[in-house]
Amino acid sequence: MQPLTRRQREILDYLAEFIEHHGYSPSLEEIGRRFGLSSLATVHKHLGNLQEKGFIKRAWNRSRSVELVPTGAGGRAVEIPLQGYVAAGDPIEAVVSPETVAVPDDFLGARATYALRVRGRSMIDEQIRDGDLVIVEDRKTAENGEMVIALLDGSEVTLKTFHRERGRIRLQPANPALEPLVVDADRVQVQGVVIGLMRRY
Amino acid sequence: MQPLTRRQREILDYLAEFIEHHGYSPSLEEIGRRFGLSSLATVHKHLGNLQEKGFIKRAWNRSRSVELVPTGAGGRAVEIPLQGYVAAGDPIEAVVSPETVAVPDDFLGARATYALRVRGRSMIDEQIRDGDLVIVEDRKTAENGEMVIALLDGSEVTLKTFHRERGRIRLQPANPALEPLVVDADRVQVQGVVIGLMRRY
DNA sequence: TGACGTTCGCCTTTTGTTTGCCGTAAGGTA
DNA sequence: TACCTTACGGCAAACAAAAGGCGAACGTCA
Repeated sequence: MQPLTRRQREILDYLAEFIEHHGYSPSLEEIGRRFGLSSLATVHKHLGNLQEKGFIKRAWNRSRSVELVPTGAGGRAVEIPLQGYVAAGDPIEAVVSPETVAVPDDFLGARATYALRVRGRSMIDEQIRDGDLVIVEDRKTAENGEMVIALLDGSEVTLKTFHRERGRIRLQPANPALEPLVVDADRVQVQGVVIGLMRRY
Repeated sequence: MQPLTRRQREILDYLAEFIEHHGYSPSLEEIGRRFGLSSLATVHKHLGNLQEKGFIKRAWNRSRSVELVPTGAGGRAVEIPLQGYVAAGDPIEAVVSPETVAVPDDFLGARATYALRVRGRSMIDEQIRDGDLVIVEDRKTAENGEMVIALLDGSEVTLKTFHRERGRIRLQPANPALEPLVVDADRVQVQGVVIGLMRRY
């Protein structure tokens, strides 16, 4: 892990103490007040640096979402819910009895995460096969090229790669037999972004 | 687990205390009363947020069905060594500084296990792509159809599927551009069998 | 039917993000 | 030595999005 500056160390220590104390992280304003900083931008920059150096995690634009990254030893796993099956073109099929699967905790981002089991061969060209488990981070927006769980017209759920093009959205299936789907942005709602994949033989 | 805001923490604490006390969870109205909230919609939203962050579970439209998700717990993960890179046709390239990767412990079998990072597109037809991590169980024998790390003539290490055929062994690459390799059994030594795969996006 | 949970607008407050701009210190280089 | 570049620490204001809140209508289940 990268070395910290004095200021960064101070702020990190304060974060640790605050979270220990309250059970939730301080707001930027609270941090700034503690250190006599009048501008939140300063605090923001500090947190950015701490994050870049790997000491904290943050969810974007979320209140009090600072999380300390456990230093040193790893070796933790987290149980995340297995929400059901996903097959291109069909709605997600929810699992009745909420199962969970274990994933290494460094797999996760800062937001809510769940797993879906892939059914069918629709993503075969992205090297995703029937039975694979995709790890999905619950997000409403995506970057170009990311693989998303997308809700189309409020009804149909698909697993495709996401591309924003001149105000429209292209959903690219990973199977040459299937056509890309280009639709107006307001017909597509991103439900989550695939951040990982696990397979057993 | 996701960080909470102050209000969310307060409500979660109240839930915990109430359930501890009564053996069942409070109604929305009771929660609202406790916090001086006049609208149940507010309470409902809070519970939704807590659920999204993974702290509680609820049955849909059921009275007093809030359930606390055991905090912290979670399964265990195991650190296994990342031995290096493997690319069909090349020897395993040992990593200089012994890294490790975390995998959920139920991924593992009873034997020694390690990870290799896949280099190249040689296994593309088995839906294994460049950069993937394969989890390998250290074994000297394999069943037909299993994917193995095989040592050929004591020098060359490859990742292929294993087939025993009339006293000879066929090593089948998963790329149509590559020829299968059929050799006498004594020229092939199985080093391990692939039991899992992990990928990050 | 009554007790509860759910959903829908709509609003306010809290909180994080972004964009400039400034000063200082450290390191490289002409 | 003078000069340039880069990283850190800081300020202010405009902005955008969660979080928190309200009331009312609507479902659902025992």
